[in-house]
Amino acid sequence: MNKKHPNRKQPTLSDIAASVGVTPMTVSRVINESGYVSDETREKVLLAAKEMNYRRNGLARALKRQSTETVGLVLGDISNPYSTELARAVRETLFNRGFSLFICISEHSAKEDVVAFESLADHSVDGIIVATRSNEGGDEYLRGIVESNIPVVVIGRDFQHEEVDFVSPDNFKGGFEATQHLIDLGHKRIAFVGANLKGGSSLKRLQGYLKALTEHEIEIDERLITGRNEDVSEIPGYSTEEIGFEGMKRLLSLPNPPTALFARNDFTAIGAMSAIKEAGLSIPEDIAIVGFDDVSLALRTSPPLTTVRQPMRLEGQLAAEMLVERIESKERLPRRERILNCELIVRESTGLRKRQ
Amino acid sequence: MNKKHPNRKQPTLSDIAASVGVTPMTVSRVINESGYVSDETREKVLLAAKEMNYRRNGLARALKRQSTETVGLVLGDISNPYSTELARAVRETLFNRGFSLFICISEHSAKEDVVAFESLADHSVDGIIVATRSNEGGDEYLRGIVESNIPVVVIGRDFQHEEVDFVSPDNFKGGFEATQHLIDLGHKRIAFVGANLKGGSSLKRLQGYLKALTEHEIEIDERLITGRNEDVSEIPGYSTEEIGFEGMKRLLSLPNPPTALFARNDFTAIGAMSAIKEAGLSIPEDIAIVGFDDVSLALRTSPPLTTVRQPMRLEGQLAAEMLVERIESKERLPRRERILNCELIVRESTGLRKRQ
DNA sequence: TTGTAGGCGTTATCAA
DNA sequence: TTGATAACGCCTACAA
Repeated sequence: MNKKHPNRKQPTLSDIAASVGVTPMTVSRVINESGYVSDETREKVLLAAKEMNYRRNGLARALKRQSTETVGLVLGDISNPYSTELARAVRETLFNRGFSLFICISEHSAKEDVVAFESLADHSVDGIIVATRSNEGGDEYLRGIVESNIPVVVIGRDFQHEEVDFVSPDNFKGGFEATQHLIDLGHKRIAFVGANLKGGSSLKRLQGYLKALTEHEIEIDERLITGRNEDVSEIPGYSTEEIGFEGMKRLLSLPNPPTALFARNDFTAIGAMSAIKEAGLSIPEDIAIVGFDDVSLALRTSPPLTTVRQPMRLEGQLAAEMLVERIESKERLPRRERILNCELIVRESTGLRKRQ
Repeated sequence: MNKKHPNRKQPTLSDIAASVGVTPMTVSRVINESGYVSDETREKVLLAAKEMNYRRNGLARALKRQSTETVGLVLGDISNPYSTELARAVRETLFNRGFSLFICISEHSAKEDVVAFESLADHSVDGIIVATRSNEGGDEYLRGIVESNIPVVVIGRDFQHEEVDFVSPDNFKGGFEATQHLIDLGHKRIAFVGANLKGGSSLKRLQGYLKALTEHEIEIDERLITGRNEDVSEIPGYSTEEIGFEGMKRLLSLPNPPTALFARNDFTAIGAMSAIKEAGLSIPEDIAIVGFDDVSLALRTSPPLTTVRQPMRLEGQLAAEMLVERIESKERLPRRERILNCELIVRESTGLRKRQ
């Protein structure tokens, strides 16, 4: 709909009403199937509506009704299968509850976070689910949104507010268990690939890694923790395979390279695997690898990737359900937190070798 | 925004106006930075707005202005990197032109296509880009949308309308060249994985494959064309790796298996590679393989995947630009079509072996 | 069964 | 520089 196309203006309720010879109200009743309308009138109205190609104006309707039955989801890196699985679960859950979903991409930048929030707020969505990484500008704007009574749920974003629900996988524990697994296999020189100073979830995974090392009295070697120096949150659409590939190459060039690797996510792991193979080394004989997420591809790498399975669908579902509750509740709800368990999935990239 | 939360109602222009002692119009001028307002008044208004946590009502604004500066993008399978690259290019282009982007997922089902169109139309987006596969119900609804003067551009969707622009990669030629490449390498038994009866683009790729075989007088063996029997367009979120994996397994069990494979897309190819390795065969020695798309991962498979590069970003950019033109044009524009060339990227999965 | 009145929150336009 | 008025298209509430 745009005023720039005036040649054939959109018909309104009044137009139909005029053409049939009734009032707009009667037409409204027909269109919304509410209230009493004689069959005769209804037919005439429906016919006219079809003929004039009538389409209701959702803006006017929502303005009056004070609700849009629409929810917004803000994603950072849409290329990540984690985001997409999440989105699908959110959409499905919302759909079953009668809500539509609009997805906005923020490309992991604070400025674009704000733009996304703004455009969703502008469209008066009934609620917002935020799955981007925390950042100052975004947090501030988000706070304003919450204060103006738009229900918000965050997924994996470090954002504290007494009226905002929080859903997250247990990244810390996941990182701990991944590292623990490698330690159990006898590894001492365990690297971490994909660190970056900012950002919540990857940091927690890193913390879990550090905790596991400390607990087993393995000295932490900072050269084994690799990532980007730049602020990754400002690089739009960076490739995580690339991070894994380059990080691994750097690790392999160390005088005393690692024998095992924990990657921040599966795609980083895949990039690292590629670097290892390119160097003529074997997995897991020379270097064992653990990823994070368990994307469907992890089953198809060679060797299949040991990884920490994150309940992405559950995260999306829970977030959507909590949001709907908030939307439908007449009272204010206190903050609820759901930290979901992850599960270590052991495959061949850490030692179990079925064949070959 | 929801009427169910009445405890703290949103302040409006009038509320601010009342509190400052001016008219709503003056406040509007301050908020929109339009027209003359004395510095003194402006300051008072801005202060009050901040204090009351004012947020403009986008619905009312759009209703009055008859435009939302928002565009909708309907995607089928959001898990496909092709879709995500497309979305990012679309978003970026639109952003530079002052539009926001809302993405809807239709999960490849006709019914959900319609739901997506409907909710976008309900929010009065200024235009819609459709990148889902063609289907009867969706096409019909889409036609209605176009008739009611909402600008539409389709990407790779077989939808004919004199006022709808069309952008697509040259799937036919891409499929032809991929197959041609395998034929040039001496292959005669070339399989196709990922066929499905419905759907536009994969069909074109298949047609290109058939054409290449025919042109070289290679007999077409229908057992070498594999896919799903079910209507894939009704399977929400099916995994393409899975299709490749299972399709390849079926092909390997043939009395006379193929020596080469053209996969409908890179993920299908990756699934097929996994099946080939699991059978203890080598790529490309036993079976050569070509994918389609050139997702970033194609570089990191082992061996790296030969594939047909599709200009995903360009597709998104062009579609967005065409849509904006339509939105901003005062006249009706005739249909424009852009078929974009693809490029065969030869890597090691079809023969070039650098090491090992 | 249908109609009337008024307002949702904003802004275009004209007037002061 | 500010205000009054009307309208965007629809719907709730009440009246006939």
